[in-house]
Amino acid sequence: MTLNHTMSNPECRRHLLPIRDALDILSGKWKLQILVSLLLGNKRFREMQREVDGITARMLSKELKELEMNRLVKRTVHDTTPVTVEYSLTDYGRSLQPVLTALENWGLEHRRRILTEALPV
Amino acid sequence: MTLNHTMSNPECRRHLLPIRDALDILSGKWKLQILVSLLLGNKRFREMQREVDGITARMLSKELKELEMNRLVKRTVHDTTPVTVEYSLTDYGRSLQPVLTALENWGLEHRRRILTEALPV
DNA sequence: CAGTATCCCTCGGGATACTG
DNA sequence: CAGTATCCCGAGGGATACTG
Repeated sequence: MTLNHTMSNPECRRHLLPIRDALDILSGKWKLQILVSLLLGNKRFREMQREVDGITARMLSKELKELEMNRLVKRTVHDTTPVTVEYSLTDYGRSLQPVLTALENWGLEHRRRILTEALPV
Repeated sequence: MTLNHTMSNPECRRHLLPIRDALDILSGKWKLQILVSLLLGNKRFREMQREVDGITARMLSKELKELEMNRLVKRTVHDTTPVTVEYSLTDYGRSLQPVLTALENWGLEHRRRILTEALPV
């Protein structure tokens, strides 16, 4: 997605590349919401659009397509009339959960820190 | 930094906000490189500019300022002539390491997966 | 050395209208 | 319902020149 600018130190690069890979997969304004929404259960397109507040059909479609390409999300077409489409997380998608939890915990700690530090001496 | 769009489900929001907080701190094109570079040791401004390949003084300055505001990086002015400025990670900055490691591990796994999947049947 | 000030451009994403 | 096609805008970031 985003281009990986090289660092002069090759040791750094070995660490940076996979971190970038991971972050790129969460990149974009809506991917996180979509993943979290799907963590709570399978959803249909319109259903997601209602749940992910403010997203347009265009963006939902684009982001889902990227997530599908990365094998995090599975798209299933049900042969009803009119067709309904169901989106679900793959096992691989669920494997992101620990990463999200690590981010969440750090974020919570950070928020606490900011609040504490703002208090009067 | 980026605006947190609310999700209709308040349960989701509680998880999302801290994750966004964490990701926002790593946001921007260069922050990750800068942090990794500082993980390897304290650096002066020009030294960092040489190490973080391709960054301009403008961007290095901006990103360091943000990192400093978030208490991840400490700026120390040494009273030499001309002045030299030393940047270092705070303990708090170092507390990001487990998060980065979680991202790195997932990224490595992902890369392996992509390669495997591309092989002929 | 350690930055700031200007100008410029790309591109992610919004709004809206349309389709099978 | 489940999307696609167009048009458009602003913020993030590059290049370059300048300063204490």
